[in-house]
Amino acid sequence: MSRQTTMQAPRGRPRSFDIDAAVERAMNVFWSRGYHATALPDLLRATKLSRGSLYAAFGDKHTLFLRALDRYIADALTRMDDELDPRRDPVDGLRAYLAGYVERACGAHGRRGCLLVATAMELAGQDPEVARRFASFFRTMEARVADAFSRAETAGKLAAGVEPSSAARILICFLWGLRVVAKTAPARTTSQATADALLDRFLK
Amino acid sequence: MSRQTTMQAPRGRPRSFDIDAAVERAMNVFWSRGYHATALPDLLRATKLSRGSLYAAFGDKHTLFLRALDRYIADALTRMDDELDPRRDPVDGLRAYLAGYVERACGAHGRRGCLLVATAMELAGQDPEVARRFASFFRTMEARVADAFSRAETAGKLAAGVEPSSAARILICFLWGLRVVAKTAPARTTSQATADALLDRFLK
DNA sequence: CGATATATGGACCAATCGGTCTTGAAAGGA
DNA sequence: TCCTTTCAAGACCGATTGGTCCATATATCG
Repeated sequence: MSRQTTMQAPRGRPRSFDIDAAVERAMNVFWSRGYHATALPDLLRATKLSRGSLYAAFGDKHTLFLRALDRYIADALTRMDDELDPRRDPVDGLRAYLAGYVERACGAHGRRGCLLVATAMELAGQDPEVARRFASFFRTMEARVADAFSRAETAGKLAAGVEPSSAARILICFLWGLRVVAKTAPARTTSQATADALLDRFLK
Repeated sequence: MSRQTTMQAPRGRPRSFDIDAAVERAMNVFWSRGYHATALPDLLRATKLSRGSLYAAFGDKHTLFLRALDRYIADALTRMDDELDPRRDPVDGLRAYLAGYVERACGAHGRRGCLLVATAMELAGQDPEVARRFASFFRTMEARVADAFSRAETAGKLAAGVEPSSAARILICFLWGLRVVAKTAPARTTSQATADALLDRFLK
């Protein structure tokens, strides 16, 4: 049901740059520098667009930022869907999910931080569009992780007294916290061991 | 060994405003809005100082910010020293410490966020002064919490297989994460129950 | 070939940024 | 009283902000 089929081909010169690629480049700038610290020239340099083209394509800085944020969130959801896929073993899935966070919490990756956490801290208090997206992602993440724990429970792999939804909330706080701690670029082995130790508290 | 005793009284009109109070007011602005989003007029309004006085007293915006951040950190250290005081029961201390974070992670307090986390995400990557302070606070926090767990262990209150330093790292990540999740202003009861559930995983 | 649409690059805009400086009043000590 | 210092208020600075507009070139259509 693509619009291409019902719409005439446009009459003039067709768009010659890739919008998604531009959003991704913009995302990387916001990711490294934050919203307020990113100036228009930074975005123009990164997207290789002229001022006119950028404003024609995205309207304004804030809208472009929202699109970049949505892209970041979509990527995170994709990873989550893959790692916590119901068809996978839930414990393996949780291990893989944690490993991803550990990887992103070390060295240069860690120092760069997390666009979602940074945005939540910088803008969520003042910007309802951002707050909505953050809250929504948070709820989704909680639901998926809780589901994984739930499946682990029915598989008899949870330690005594562990409630899936509670364990999910704990794990999620821990993961957000990893993103914060990552700013000090801790050793991978340390983060990995810490994550393992937490998960082991929940498992048989 | 105060300098007052050796120095002459200054000759001119004495300073008529309270520097510490000004730092605290500035801290509150930075806390609510973040570094880049805080403009000079915001600081002037909050501190009730003139431009001239503010620059005479603090030099520039960045220096004032660092003083505000140091004030925030000092307050956090004071709370920590009180709650995790070695003369207290370590488990009571940890419970009190967690309760403080839970309190600050709900409703309006939560929405406001944490100046330290926000600063770490916004500036630590680019600003070595900020990175230093964050890393230092992080290490201190880890040491104090690990010490509390260690005392709990010698008191025979730790569950089997729990290592104090590992538990401390887990708890700290969890607490930083609480500060992030707080942006969605979750219900106090939920946060409290989650924190309790985590702690209970470590205790007999 | 026109007509249409999109691109670039840069001029241009008002507003605001962080920061300096001046002025004149006020408050202390000598 | 005079000297020194600090104060508030605001003019002023160059640089930069996000955003608009225009001239021109180019690509694809009927």
